[in-house]
Amino acid sequence: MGNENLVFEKYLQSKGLKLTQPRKIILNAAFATHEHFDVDGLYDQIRKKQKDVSRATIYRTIPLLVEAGLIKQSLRCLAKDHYEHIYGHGRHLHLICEKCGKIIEVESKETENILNKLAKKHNFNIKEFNVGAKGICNKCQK
Amino acid sequence: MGNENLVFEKYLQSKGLKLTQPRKIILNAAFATHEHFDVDGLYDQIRKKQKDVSRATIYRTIPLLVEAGLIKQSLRCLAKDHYEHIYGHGRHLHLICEKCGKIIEVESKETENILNKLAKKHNFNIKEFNVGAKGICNKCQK
DNA sequence: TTCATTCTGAGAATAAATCTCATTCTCAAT
DNA sequence: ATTGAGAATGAGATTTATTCTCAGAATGAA
Repeated sequence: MGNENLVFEKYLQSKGLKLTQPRKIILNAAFATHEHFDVDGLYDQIRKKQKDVSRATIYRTIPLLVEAGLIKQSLRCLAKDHYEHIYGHGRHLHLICEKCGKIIEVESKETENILNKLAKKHNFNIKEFNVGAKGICNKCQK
Repeated sequence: MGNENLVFEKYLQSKGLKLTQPRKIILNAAFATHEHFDVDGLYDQIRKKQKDVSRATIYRTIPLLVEAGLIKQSLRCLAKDHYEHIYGHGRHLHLICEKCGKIIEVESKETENILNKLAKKHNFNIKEFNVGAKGICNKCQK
């Protein structure tokens, strides 16, 4: 376990908000898996542990986690919103299989550098990268 | 006007489908603007011209246009799905302003090459690129 | 024309995300 | 410890984009 809790608390303090019990639970659930997650996934995971947090609170907490720089919204690949944590993880890009939904994560400093270069040219202040491709994965090609 | 009509007709024929009046209207609306568009945008645009096509038909036709390689879904940046046409346009990546919603389109062969290289390494068959970044544009920084 | 198939519009249905509001919690000041 | 003001929560209603259903209309080959 990293120190996401600390980061989150700091962020909340800076906004005059509180690190409450439900928010802690949601934060931990979000960081419990190293996969991508969605609201329903968090909800189920929390309920399995006999904790009790409403969907509404999850929906309300996610933007805070994004703002705090702890998670980001993933490339859209399905109907509902998906997120991944970015705190303590190198940036990566995604190859998303259209058949089985599998997400392959790949490191690529190069892409990031290019985007940074282009952004500078347009005087654009990048907050978040979104790089990836959809297609058919190894297995599903057969 | 390019020959999107022809491309679409060929695609439909290959699937045993027909290039009907509503489908023509939707195709033309999609290619009438060089901006990104969404379902409601198309619907309004079509109604302004006294034509009559239902939302349901637009929703049904869009996947066909995607399959035909004429349009693609854009990087998610808002609540609803957005599309852009790709037929007759070079690939580009997007810098999306989180404040004003402006989309800056940038050419970058480099990024494409890198993604192709990485995909090959993973034996992944790329169908569609999605490259971009969110942040704050030039104007909104002030 | 006939027949099988495909299309369409209208509105119902679904599902994710947001909002409302009454209640509960939190914490600094007393 | 108590209080009070503001923040947070849960439950369910609401909104909004998208998909589905179905009866009728269009299409095109035989």
